[in-house]
Amino acid sequence: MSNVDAVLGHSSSSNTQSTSSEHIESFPRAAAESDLLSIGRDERVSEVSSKSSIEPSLALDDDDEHDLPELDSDDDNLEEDINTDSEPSQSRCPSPTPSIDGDEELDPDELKAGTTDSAESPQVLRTRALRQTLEQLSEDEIERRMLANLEALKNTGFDLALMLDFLCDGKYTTRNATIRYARTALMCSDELPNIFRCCLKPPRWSASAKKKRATGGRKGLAPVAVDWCLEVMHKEMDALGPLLTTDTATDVRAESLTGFTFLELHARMSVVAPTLVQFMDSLPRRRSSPVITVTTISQLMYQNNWSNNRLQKTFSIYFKFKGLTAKGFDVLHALGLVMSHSWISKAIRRMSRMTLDELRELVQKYPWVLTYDNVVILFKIFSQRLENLQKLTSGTAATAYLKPGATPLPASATQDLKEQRAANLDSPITIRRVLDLAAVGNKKLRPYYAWLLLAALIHSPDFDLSTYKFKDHTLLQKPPPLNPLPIGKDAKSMQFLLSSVNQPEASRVKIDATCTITSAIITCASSFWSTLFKCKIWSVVDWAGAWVCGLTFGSHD
DNA sequence: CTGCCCACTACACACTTGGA
DNA sequence: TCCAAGTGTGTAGTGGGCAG
Repeated sequence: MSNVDAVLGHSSSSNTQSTSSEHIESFPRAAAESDLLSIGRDERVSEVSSKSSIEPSLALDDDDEHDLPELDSDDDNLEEDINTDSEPSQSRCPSPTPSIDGDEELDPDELKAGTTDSAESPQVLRTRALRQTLEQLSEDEIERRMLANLEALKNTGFDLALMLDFLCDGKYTTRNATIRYARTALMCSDELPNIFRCCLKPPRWSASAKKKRATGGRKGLAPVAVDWCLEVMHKEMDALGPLLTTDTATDVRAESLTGFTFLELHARMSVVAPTLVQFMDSLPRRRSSPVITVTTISQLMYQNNWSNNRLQKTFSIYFKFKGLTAKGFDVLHALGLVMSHSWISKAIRRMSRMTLDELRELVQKYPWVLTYDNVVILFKIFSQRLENLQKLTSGTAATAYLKPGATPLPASATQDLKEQRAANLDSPITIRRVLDLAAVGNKKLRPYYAWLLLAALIHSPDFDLSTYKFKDHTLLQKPPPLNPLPIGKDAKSMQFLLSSVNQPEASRVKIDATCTITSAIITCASSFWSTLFKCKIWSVVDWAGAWVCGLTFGSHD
């Protein structure tokens, strides 16, 4: 066996797996780093390209093969190859021949990641050059050469299917750099997508001829394409996991439940899982719906992994507070749209506890207002008996309000209000006093009355303010507000519903009753109210005005 | 009116799942 | 392998609907 033959693996038919170990010893790592291996891929391609430009060649001749440098071998893969010598390895097998830089096969993942620019690879450039030359030939000449190639295949015991199968199989490509080069050229070529497309649906070149379309490869290719799509979409679903996973520490907070939109989710899903989203979007024949796409993917994700439940938790809370029955939840849970019913029950309790904790913290920082009123609940009995009669039960419901940006009331506010009220009871307001107060108020409001009249005139369509010469004059501007209310995010007030108590608020005719109601509310929300006790607001809660208007002021002072 | 069946709710507990 | 989160199932209590 000559060295060249050994390098190219040409020696004999038995020189397949069984000779691997010989090659390993014949071409150690040092040989791979020899001068022969230092030939650059660019040099090789330019050589081929220049040759093809002179005389187009459809197949590499023997000289070409001899000129081809080989890939380097990998020690780890060598061992693996030795150990599995009877089966074709799916991973890179050792090359029995030396290699050159840039002759490595392109891994699909590398191609996807863009680490290798296949479009500009030497193999692609070579194929393009060949194509350019071929396109200058007549159809007859191309046909003649194709027949010559098929004849060459036939003479060597191949046909096109076998040739491609052996080429793509990997067994021989890992052994020989020439075959590997050819495979890379095929895999990275611009022509491959079109080859695949034509296999699925062979084109009709003569539309007028009513001949039957050539038999395509759809039957064999379709299952492969389906498998490939499934593999891609499974990977994308794995990548989608973090997007739909929720944290139980924050999952029932408002910002978590409402902090996304379907359009936003759809856009983010499109980035992480483009194939899956495109697949879902393109299924409806009429028009796609991001909502349905996101919901369907969420259902599948939830089925795959319970922790991917962002949409399910939001839907669960929504349907719960819309009064969906337990049976309804069971159905929707089976459809993968909501969480289980037991989760919902626990989530409601967690929400209540979290809200109360938040309120407990806030009342120590900001002034707060407590309102309460009676609530009447009918316990309806459709089949009444003596021991089981319909009842109309009264209770008290309370709500706490906080406004973080508000100026705290002075500590004497409650006392001042009580004294003012007591004083007014002894000296009711007179008509003259009412008129005096109105006169003072009217003086302040006069510019606003004038502005109302002026605005009606200058904003009428006929006046056309935009064309008026003095439209920017100060007299035509709206006067600044007297006491503008704060607006914006910081000015938003917060509302907390407290637990209702079975103490009729109608018993408020006495101050003692008010205290009883408040005590009952306190008992129901002990953790919150114990904090209020610490804030020494008990005297405020005991305020007499509470039983009149159901309003209690609180302050951390 | 009674008895039976069913629905709903709350709860406990064993089990499953997935991540660390 | 452990642990947290979530699921599934069984049980008890309550009450509505319906037939007899």
